[in-house]
Amino acid sequence: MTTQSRPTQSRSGPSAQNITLNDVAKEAGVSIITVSRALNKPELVSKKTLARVKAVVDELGYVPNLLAGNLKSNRSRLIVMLLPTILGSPFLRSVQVFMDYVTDAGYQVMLGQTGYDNSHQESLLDVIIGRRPDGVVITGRVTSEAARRKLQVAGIPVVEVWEIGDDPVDMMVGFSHYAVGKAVADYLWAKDKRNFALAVGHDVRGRQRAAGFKQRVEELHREFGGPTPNLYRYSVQVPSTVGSGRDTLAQIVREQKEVDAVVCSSDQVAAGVLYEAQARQIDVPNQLAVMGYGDMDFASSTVPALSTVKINDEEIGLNAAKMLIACAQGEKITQPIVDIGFSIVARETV
Amino acid sequence: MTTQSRPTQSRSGPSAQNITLNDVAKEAGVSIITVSRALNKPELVSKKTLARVKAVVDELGYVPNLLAGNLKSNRSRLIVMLLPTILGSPFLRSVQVFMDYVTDAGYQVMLGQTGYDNSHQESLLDVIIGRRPDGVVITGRVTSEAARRKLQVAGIPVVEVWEIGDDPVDMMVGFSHYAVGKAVADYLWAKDKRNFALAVGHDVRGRQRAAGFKQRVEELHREFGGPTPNLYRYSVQVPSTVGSGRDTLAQIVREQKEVDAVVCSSDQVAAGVLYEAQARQIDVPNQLAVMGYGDMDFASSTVPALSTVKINDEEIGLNAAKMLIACAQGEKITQPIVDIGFSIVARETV
DNA sequence: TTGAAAGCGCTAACAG
DNA sequence: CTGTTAGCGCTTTCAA
Repeated sequence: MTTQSRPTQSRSGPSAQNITLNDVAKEAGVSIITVSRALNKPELVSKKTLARVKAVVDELGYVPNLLAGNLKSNRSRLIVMLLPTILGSPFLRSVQVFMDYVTDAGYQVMLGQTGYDNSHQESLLDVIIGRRPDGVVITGRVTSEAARRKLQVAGIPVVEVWEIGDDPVDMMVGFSHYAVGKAVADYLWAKDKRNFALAVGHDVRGRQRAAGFKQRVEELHREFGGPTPNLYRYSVQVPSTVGSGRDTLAQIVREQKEVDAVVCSSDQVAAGVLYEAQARQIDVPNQLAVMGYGDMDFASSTVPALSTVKINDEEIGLNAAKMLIACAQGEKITQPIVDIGFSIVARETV
Repeated sequence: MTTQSRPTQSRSGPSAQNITLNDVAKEAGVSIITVSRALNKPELVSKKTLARVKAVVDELGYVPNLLAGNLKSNRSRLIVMLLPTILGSPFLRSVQVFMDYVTDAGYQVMLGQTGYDNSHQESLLDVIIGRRPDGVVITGRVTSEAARRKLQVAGIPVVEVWEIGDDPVDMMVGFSHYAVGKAVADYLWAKDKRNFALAVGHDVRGRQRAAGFKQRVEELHREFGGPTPNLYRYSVQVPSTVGSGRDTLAQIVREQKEVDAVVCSSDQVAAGVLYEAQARQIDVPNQLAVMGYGDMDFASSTVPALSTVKINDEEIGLNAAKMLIACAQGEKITQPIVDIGFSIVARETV
């Protein structure tokens, strides 16, 4: 037998009988609607009653059941956000801004993970729609036709973020990943790079950027001539890691590929390439240029400082939040597709 | 006037009249309870009826309103997770594991941000409790007495994670940050380090680790004698960044402090210290040892590889999830306080 | 195997 | 200023 001065067993689940408006009303000697009013429209209640009700509310620790109110009003003050994954997600800066905004507006955020292959997107949808959220943000596109229909039938405002296209389910905030790829190609070409290694992530967006890059390199070569550019592809996992960056450069060296620029699927991967270069005493940028993607907070702190692509991710979060809240409040959105663009940040690795 | 082949205006909020059980029942020519049963307890319904109901459900695109069901059953299948912030959060690995587990168990996760100073904790609580979640995970401790009471009165299972103590609101999974500080001190002392710079985060846990470190260094000095060890404190923001690591080492050098080890509040900060050392050609670990905290995925990839403190953060997420789901299903938790411990990972920077 | 009735906790609409 | 009535969409209870 052991001596314990502390509880060895938790309260098990909902124990305390839930306190309802009724309980408060009885205790305060008024009707329930009066209590409701005291809480929601205190100006309609006499000072005296108000005081008594509030006292009882505090005493009993009454907290209104929002489920009931939501059921009645058919507004849940809930917004759902769908992400591929939480861990290692490059979307967190936009998530942060989004959450701050909608929370300030009095909404709560439910999170769902779809997987990078969107495999869970549809199965999540029923349970999401079932909660009657006032809005849904989906990172990436809604892929299946069934899912599109469900969302449209439900009449829930939807914003698809981080990509852009001309066929949104409802609204859309993002940018063209294809254009990013092309811009990076232009940038590296201008720096006289001709032999590229592409670390490509296993996700739609990464592949779009890679496609844009390839396309543009071919165009440039057709236009300006010179020896045929090289373009080697290396796959990296998503969410991407520093480790995969090191592995990629190690592989490039091992295969003795002629490469003068590594184009990375993320700043993490780029950081890994830089570490591997450092370990192998490869001079960046003179021997090898390294291009990141995302302009993460550490990108300006690496040695040498990382050249990368800056996405206005905070704008994504902010726009999506504003659109959704506006919809929830019955306003019309006149501009349902927003392209927030991107820019090349030239630092020291190119 | 412009020509537009695409919509220039979004669907504005809840438009489609919500389809209810009633609609389905009418269409299928049965009572609503039969539809309800067909959906939830199909074994109680004849094959023929079942088929017809399912057909109508599909045709109408009916999605059950969980709000209503939850109201009746008083179970929301909702779990709330409170975090200081999303962006730069060192807790994401445990969040990921947690979400995977509870999602598999059929629950959804609502996210709330409390701020590192817990300033939003209490204000969030009403709206959280109002939704009658089946469980709440709180990163860190519940600070205010009022908040503790509210949670306890509500009878919602609560797990406080990432710290450990003997007075949980309900349940607790974490480890002693004080012990981490002491262990790090032991480790560095054994490596003959005596002049320490501590990069301390502005959060409770960081301060606890710093306190443990200081305490242990004093003990060791008392025990083994020798010249008085130096211990300089530098503040870094939370969530911490690589940049603040660079700044910290820059400041140490600028102030010409005799320092042979930098103890960082996170691996991010440590990475920054490494970059600054690289930029200044300071030899790590011979001139300067660098100790991280967190064993982030990149810690093994830095050059030189980062020595750090590994937290079993996935265990935190998993334990919290299991406890909460067990509670939600009415099981008793016999071990409400779980210490998941930590370990020192010796790599190359010390 | 199916259905009718009651009610979860709250608020809107209409009295008093 | 306060109260009564009805009903949100569903499930539980009891009955057929």
